[in-house]
Amino acid sequence: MPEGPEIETVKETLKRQILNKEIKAIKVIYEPIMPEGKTVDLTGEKIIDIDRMGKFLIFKLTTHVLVAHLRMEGKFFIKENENHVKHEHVAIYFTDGTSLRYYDVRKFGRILIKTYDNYLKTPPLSKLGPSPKNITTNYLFEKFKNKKTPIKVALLDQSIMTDLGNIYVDETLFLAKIMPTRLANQVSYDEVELIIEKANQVLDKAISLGGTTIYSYQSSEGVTGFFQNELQVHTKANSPCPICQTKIIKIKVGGRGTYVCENCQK
DNA sequence: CCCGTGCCCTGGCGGC
DNA sequence: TGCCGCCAGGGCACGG
Repeated sequence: MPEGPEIETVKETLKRQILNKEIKAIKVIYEPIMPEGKTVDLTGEKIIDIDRMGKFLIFKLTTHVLVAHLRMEGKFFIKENENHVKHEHVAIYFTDGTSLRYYDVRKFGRILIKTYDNYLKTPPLSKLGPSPKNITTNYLFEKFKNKKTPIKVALLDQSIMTDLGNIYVDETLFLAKIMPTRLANQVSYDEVELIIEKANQVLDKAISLGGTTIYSYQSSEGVTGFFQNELQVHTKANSPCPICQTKIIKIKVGGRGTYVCENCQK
């Protein structure tokens, strides 16, 4: 489940791989992933740059902009042959014979075709809040002040703040010693400040490690996927808390699996 | 507007 | 060994 750091890693990897390549053809195997892929002609366009906003990857082409979201399991990888494997839903062929493949077992990801004029003004990018790097305590505290949802749900809301997903939000709240179930409007100004500090700490560390989950692939056959490590609480049900040794428990918050130390987090 | 629920999908896993 | 049902969850549509 790629979150901000994984997308950052994917972005950097793809930049090394496909910058300046020219599109020769696009094959869309499963249309809902790339609804306009068969109608908008992208042949002849080059990959000028690749950006990231929150969990979205942004491919800047000559005249169009591709806005991609991997959702839970989507992966991009480069191939040097024409072979097609199961779960590959989009193939973008370049004039040099290589191709960029979109692979997604659950078919939840999306690749939207936009223009430079509209890509920032239209959903989904128009709805994104600031990143943890650029956010202020004042802004976030004001957003939370009127929210009656659990703090975890508010932190997952990408229109308030980007980058945190289900894994890193659990890690952030553990480090900030805040219970995920507490209502957002019950979180103090100082705690909001702490949340921002810890979110950046978690995200920066993850990025420095190539993502807490590491994106990697081989040039021909593909996907080796994401690896997990470094987690303090997420997925650690029944393990001792690294701080106090109390058993980590798993609960549901906002319908999502949530890992907490009931002793450390208040 | 705000909030909660269900949907999109498939594969993996637990239970029997 | 096989089958069934549940779970995983980011973002969005929809309804109260």
